[in-house]
Amino acid sequence: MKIGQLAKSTGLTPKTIRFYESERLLPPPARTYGGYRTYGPEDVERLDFIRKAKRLGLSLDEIRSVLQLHDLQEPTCGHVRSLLDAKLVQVEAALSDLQDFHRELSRLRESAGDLEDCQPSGGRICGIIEEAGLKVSGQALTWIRPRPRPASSRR
Amino acid sequence: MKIGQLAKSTGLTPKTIRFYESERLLPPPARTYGGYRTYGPEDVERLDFIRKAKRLGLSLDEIRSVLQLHDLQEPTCGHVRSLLDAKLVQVEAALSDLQDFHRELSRLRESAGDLEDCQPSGGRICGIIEEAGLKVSGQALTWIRPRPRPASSRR
DNA sequence: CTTGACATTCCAGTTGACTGGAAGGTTTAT
DNA sequence: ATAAACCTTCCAGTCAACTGGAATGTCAAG
Repeated sequence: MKIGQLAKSTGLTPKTIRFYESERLLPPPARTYGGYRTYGPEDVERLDFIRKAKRLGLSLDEIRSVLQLHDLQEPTCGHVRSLLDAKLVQVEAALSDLQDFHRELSRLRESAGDLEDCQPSGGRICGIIEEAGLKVSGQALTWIRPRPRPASSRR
Repeated sequence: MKIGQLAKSTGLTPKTIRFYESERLLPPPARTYGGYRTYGPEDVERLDFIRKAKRLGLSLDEIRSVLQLHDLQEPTCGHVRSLLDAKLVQVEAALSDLQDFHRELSRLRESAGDLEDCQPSGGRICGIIEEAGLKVSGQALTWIRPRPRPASSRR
């Protein structure tokens, strides 16, 4: 199987597969005489594993650590459990930060009223912002915005 | 006031202040004969405004749009309100995604049990991950991890 | 033999908000 | 006169996970 076929079987692109290889998530594959990469069904499995792990919120670094264990024929489940535990802690922290922030933001929005405009008074720029006594910093939550990578078209 | 003093007054670094100027969040300041930037108290105010707006989760782009309005002596409150409304929508969406993901992840972690290790069986890499039937994709939530910028030391 | 689909490598760019560092100029104190 | 502390500009790098594109090579069909 060549890289295009593998891409189709896994829903990735050839680019991504080469990238994963360069990141040592896939072992360097055998090559045809002409230099083309060739893959077997175990590579489909490995890429499916990677996709599933990504859906669990694991980073490529974390996924690599699991795969490396696997490649040494070590059991991976203990490690995976601890990764998931850490992930849960992170999600819970993010959730509670986000909830606090949401509360503050709603409160602020409410106190800002619904008037269409207000006077640009004195030297200040915007009273809504200048008088916002936020306890929680949405600063730390800047990462909310970009709404990650739209993943583009899935070809 | 030179840039180092302004930095101390606002809790930013000179680097950041120059960066904000290059991003047109600050107007080009007057210079001393030797070429040093000089600032007045209105610049402290402007930077404080920027910091507060950032705490509300506004991006530099969004903050710039507010400042531009202000610089034209237009009222900013209407615009700020709509930015905050949009921010609220984003926060609510993120919150609900994160809640869904948290539910799924907890369920999975629970079903994975507490055994310290398991056999590396057959060709698979990790049953916990391979059998996870996630509906929600933590994929889209990859941005949870980095726990933004630790902000380093505040000098 | 040519065309087209596929493959290769390598380099650069994306996003956002900075930070690091080099090479040099200015000011103030001793 | 000189050192330290500050300032200047400019370019490059950080993080993550890719994606775009150029220049070139291989392979199967007609």
